[in-house]
Amino acid sequence: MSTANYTIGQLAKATDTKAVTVRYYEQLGLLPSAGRTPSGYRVYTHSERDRLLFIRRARSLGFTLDDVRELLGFADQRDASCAAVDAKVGEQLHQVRARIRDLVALEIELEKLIACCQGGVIEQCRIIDALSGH
Amino acid sequence: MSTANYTIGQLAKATDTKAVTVRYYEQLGLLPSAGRTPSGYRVYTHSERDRLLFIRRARSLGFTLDDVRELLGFADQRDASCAAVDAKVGEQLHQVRARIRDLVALEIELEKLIACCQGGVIEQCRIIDALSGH
DNA sequence: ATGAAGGTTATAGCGGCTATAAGGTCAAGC
DNA sequence: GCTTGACCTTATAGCCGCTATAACCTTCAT
Repeated sequence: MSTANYTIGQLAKATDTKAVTVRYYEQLGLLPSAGRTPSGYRVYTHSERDRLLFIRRARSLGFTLDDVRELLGFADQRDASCAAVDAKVGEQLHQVRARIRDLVALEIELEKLIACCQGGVIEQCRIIDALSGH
Repeated sequence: MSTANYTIGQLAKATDTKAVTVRYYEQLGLLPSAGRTPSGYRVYTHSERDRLLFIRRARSLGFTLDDVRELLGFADQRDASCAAVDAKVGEQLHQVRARIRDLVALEIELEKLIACCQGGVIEQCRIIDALSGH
């Protein structure tokens, strides 16, 4: 079980990633250098698949690859406090909320802009007006 | 009035942009090739400042530089229908809302993650657990 | 034997800037 | 006149997280 193998394509499929991305992660050191078949093909084990899944889950939560590197470091220190992990997630939540606030402000601006369109020609277009200087 | 001049730095300040960015826009053709002093410094007029302000307002509403190029094209056709402009803004609003939905989903995920932290060590950390595969 | 579907490397491109290097110009103060 | 410092010039590379391309090699089914 723990030694079952994947080719890079199978691994990619199993983790909803692309093969190029897997190689990219290896290049960045997020994944260890993969084992190779005699002909040079990369071979992966379950534990490497799990590491990749970890990376992808963290990415899907909006963490940067640098964040992911740090989280992987935490995950490897089994007896360290999880306060650092908690802080990292808290910081991420903070950033996501800030981004949401920004986008909601944007949404309101765009709604205002649309509300003032009367359907005439550019000459009288209030949207263009608004963009052109109030 | 209409021929008052700015150096690139003054223009940048007047539009909350950076000089490098102004040059970058010129390179992309969003701004016309600026006039030059005998010694080669760029010189800008009010109308170029207005064009740059238009670009910056559109950017601040989340439009891409390609979108901006298109909007500038619309703005120049004084007697065309403003339906295209309206559609463009509507599409942008649509995308902003989609992005907000995604981020709110992310926010909820992160909140769940944080809620399950008990403050122990990594070994029992449910956050790391969750990232490691449920 | 052949062709498709996979794998390998290396390199460049995306968007929207930002940073760096290596220099030229200009106004002010001495 | 000379220096200082702020500003300008060009060209080039870097940021992030991939994605695309080229040119080639391997494996497997027919």
